[in-house]
Formats: sequence, structure tokens, C-alpha cells
Amino acid sequence: MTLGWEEIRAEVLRRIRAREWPPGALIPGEEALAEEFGVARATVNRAMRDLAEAGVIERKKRAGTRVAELPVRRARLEIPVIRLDVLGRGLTYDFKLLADRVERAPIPVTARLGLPEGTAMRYLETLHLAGGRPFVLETRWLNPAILPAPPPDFAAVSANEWLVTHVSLVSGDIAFTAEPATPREAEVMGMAPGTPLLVAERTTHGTTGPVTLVRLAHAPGHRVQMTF
Amino acid sequence: MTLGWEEIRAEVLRRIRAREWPPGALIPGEEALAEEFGVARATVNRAMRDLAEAGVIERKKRAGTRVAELPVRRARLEIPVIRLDVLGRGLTYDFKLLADRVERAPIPVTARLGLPEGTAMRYLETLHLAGGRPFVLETRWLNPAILPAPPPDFAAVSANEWLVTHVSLVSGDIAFTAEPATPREAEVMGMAPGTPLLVAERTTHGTTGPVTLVRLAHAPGHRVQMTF
DNA sequence: ATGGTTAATATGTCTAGACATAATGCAAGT
DNA sequence: ACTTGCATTATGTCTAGACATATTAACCAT
Repeated sequence: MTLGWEEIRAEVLRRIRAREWPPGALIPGEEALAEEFGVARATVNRAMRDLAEAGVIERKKRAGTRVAELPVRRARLEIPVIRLDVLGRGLTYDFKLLADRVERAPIPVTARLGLPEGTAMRYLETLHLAGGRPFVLETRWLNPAILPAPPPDFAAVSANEWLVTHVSLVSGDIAFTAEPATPREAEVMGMAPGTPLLVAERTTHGTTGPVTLVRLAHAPGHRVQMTF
Repeated sequence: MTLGWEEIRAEVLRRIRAREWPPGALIPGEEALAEEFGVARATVNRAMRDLAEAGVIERKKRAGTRVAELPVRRARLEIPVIRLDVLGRGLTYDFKLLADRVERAPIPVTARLGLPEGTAMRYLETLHLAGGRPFVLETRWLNPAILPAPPPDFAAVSANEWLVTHVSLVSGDIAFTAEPATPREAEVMGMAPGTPLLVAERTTHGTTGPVTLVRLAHAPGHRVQMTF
């Protein structure tokens, strides 16, 4: 029976958990481990690289590999298109375009996207419905520079979905906060103002510059679930 | 100048974004790409594996590699120990153990951890302080079976931190919700009841069974930030 | 002591070739 | 028509060896 990289990883992990190699300790080099397990160094490397990605060990050239002092847990969040999110919950999906206009974006918006003050941007307000009931209110500022010549009809395809399939997003960030429902949100989504809402704020950048800043106000009770 | 796997990845990504290989399309096999770029197949494999992990392409043995129809964006959340989170914000850290007792856990708690109804569990209530002000109220149900013979003193080291360094956590999940502050939370953290709070609920399982269920109620204004 | 240079070393990556594994689609048998 | 089995094929993994790169520690010169 020959060992694979996953078995190497399992054994290394076992030794770390058993405190044979305590936090902060220096682990034998790849060459030594390769010899011990009777595999090629590349196989050990594969296993160690995986553990490093998981945050269990820290590796530095020349300095060697050591067990992480305080292993940082990493959770992965998969952000689906809202339509698929809703359908995945077994509910019917629909959306309404509540607003679509071009105007000068407020300073906080341009600032966060790194655009000059007073840039004219497309403002979109979309209410996503799940099973006929409000699911998410999306308010979006979109950089018109990234849109094609005949701009897409966001009443037919939601901006959320159009962007995923037509713009190559490079990087971005999401922040989750709990906020009281604004009067506008309360009115549109049919709830009392001040109701706690889970709000996700995303900025995304593409190859040709800033793309969009979007605020997703989720209906009460919404859970964002992650596994690790 | 010789190509590395990151350059292969960049070029493949460029072709996908440029729609030379549109969503759903079948990409040439590793062998073909290796020949085209003049590198070994393992190098192409490294690049493709990375793109698959990022959700840009989907790979299946025999069936080949195709461009993802709706690229699922994946964001990574790093969950540090609360103490380091606070120190990382340039604030002093402190915590107070408000409650520490053993009692029968409520049914929802045992159910979520997969323990028998009425199991006696350790209940801990910890207030984490940042710069002397309430930061997070942690309410935790801990499976006493995983604790060592002389149980640790959670007044000296927070349970949060003790668990990370002493229990090998295998899997778990986190859910974020927005909830109104309970009377207890409002009292302890000094705010009006009903104030929207960002709540994280985590369950974790170790090698020897369920470990803990914890609820972290964050002070108003708290942001959970992720990058992708 | 102090600062800069150099050699040693552990990890990172690559090559060329091999076998393993899984999924597909065709062919044969019921 | 339907199922079963098998050959095919693309990805997954491994080996043994090589060179690249970052970083440390030792050394030397000021």
C-alpha cells in the first residue's frame, strides 16, 4: 500500500493535534519527511501546501515550516446569484426594477470605488422576491463606463445576474452589518422601520476599473451560512 | 523567458474573460495546452486546479474541463481569536466571565449539536471588551465531555481562545443574522433593547464529537469584512 | 559594535514520464 | 428496448531529479 498526499496530510495533522509537534514547533523539512514516509518530496510538498492554505502550518523559505501558534479558522462563503439562491430554497423567484436612473453619485459612493467626485453613475433599485414575498432589496451604483454600447435592459435580466455573466470581476469585498430598516426599506419590503436587517455591502472591481457598489438589505430572519 | 503556472493561469483566465472560451465551452485538454504553451502537463494541471478551486472552471475526469456557466464567487472569511481581532484594531483587549455553570442544555442546543436531550453542559457567558467598551457578548454551550481532567479556568483564558489551542476542531458552520438586542444583551452591553445586532452563531465538532455551540452578539456598527 | 556581503538551506516550481481513477459512450448480450 | 461490460480518454496523482528564490546566519570590513 502506497501513501498518497492526503494520507501524508492526515498523518502530519494527527501529529500536530496530538501535540507531538506543538504550536510554534519546527517541523522536519520536506526532504526528511519524504524519506520517512517513503514518497517523493513533491508529494510531501503537496500535503504541506494544503495544510498551509488551511492555516494549520506556516511556511517560509529557508526558515522551514512551523505549526501555527493560533490557527486561524477560514470559512468559505459561496455567493450565488440571488435567483439561484432563491430557487435553491425551493421558492419561486421574481424581481421588480423599482428605479433606474443616471445621476451624480454621492461622495461616499465614489470614494469607496475610487472614482472622481461627482461622477454620473447608473442607480438601480431592485426588489428580489422569493415565493412572492420580499427577499432582498438591492440598491446599486453602477459605473456606466463598463456597460456596452446598447446598455442591457435591467428590467428583463437583473443587474445582479447580468454582471456575473458579462463582466469579468477581478476583486472585491463584502461586509455584513446589522442595520435598522430605513423608512424606504420598511415601505418597500413591508415591515416596521427600525426592524433589524442583515445588510451586505459589496464593492467589485474589474479589469477596466471599478464596477459597482451594491447594498443588499435582506428580509428579517435571513441567515448567511458558511461551513468550514 | 519560461512560463510558470501563474502565467498559464493568467492566460487561460484572459481567454475566458475575453469570451474566446465562452461560458459552458469545453477547454482544450491539459496535454494540448501543455504543448501549446511549451510546458509540462503538470504545470498546466497546477494552473487549472487553481482556477477550478476559484470556481472559474469545472473539471471532470474523462469529460474534460469547461468554463463555469455562472461563476460562483467565493469569499474567504478569516475568523481570528477575538482577542487578536480587537488588538488588530489597535484597541486594548479585556474580557469578563459573567456566568459559568453546568446545567441541562435547552433542546434546540442539544439538537443542533446532535447530543441527547437533557445533556448537562457547561454554560459560559463572556463579555469581550475592546478599549474598555463592550465588543462582543459571547454565550456558549460547551460539551463537558471534551474537557480535560482538571477543567481549565475560563476566567483566566477565554473559552474562545482555550478551545482554539487545545481542541482539534474538525468541522463546523457559522451563520450570520441580524437580530434585535435581547433585554439581557441590552443590559450587559449598555444599549437600548431592540437595537440591531450582528449575531454569529457557530457550531463546531471535533474528532471526539460535538464541541460547542456559541452565539456572538456584536456591538452595534460591527462589520464582518471579507475579500475575494 | 555595526553594516554590508556571501554562502547555506528550506521551500517553490518545473520537467518528463508513468500509472491510477473516473466517467463516457459504444457494443454486445439479454 | 434495456441493461451490462469494456475500451477510451481526460484528469488526478506520483516519481526522481533539477533549478529558482527567499531568507537566514556567518563572515568580513569598516
